[in-house]
Amino acid sequence: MRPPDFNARVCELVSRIPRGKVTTYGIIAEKAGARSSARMVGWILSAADTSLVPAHRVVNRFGALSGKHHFPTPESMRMMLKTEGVTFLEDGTVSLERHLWRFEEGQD
DNA sequence: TCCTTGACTCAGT
DNA sequence: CACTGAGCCAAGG
Repeated sequence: MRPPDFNARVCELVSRIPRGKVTTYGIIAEKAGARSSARMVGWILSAADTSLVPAHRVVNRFGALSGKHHFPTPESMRMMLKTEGVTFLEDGTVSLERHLWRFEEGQD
């Protein structure tokens, strides 16, 4: 099921991710009301204005920066995250244990 | 108009 | 543990 305002909900949820945190496509899809539409989240973000939506805070379920190629340079996504205080593992993925935002309360 | 291609993920084999 | 199929559905060739 995908509510008609799925697109808007996705943008709002992404905008709600605090600095230094990241979340996954699946979590956003679920919170936006469409558990199995994770791919749509990526499509929406690719069409969204990255200057208005912090799309760099969205990674895949492994913490890999699967969307880096949609930024000015492949390195800019990682650079922006690093600037916000996000730490990376040796394999170049985000440490989800430390930075995953689940849209729950009391995480700050 | 049909076919392919994705910023994905999970269940089944 | 690796691989596959399916669900999801917008865009572009």
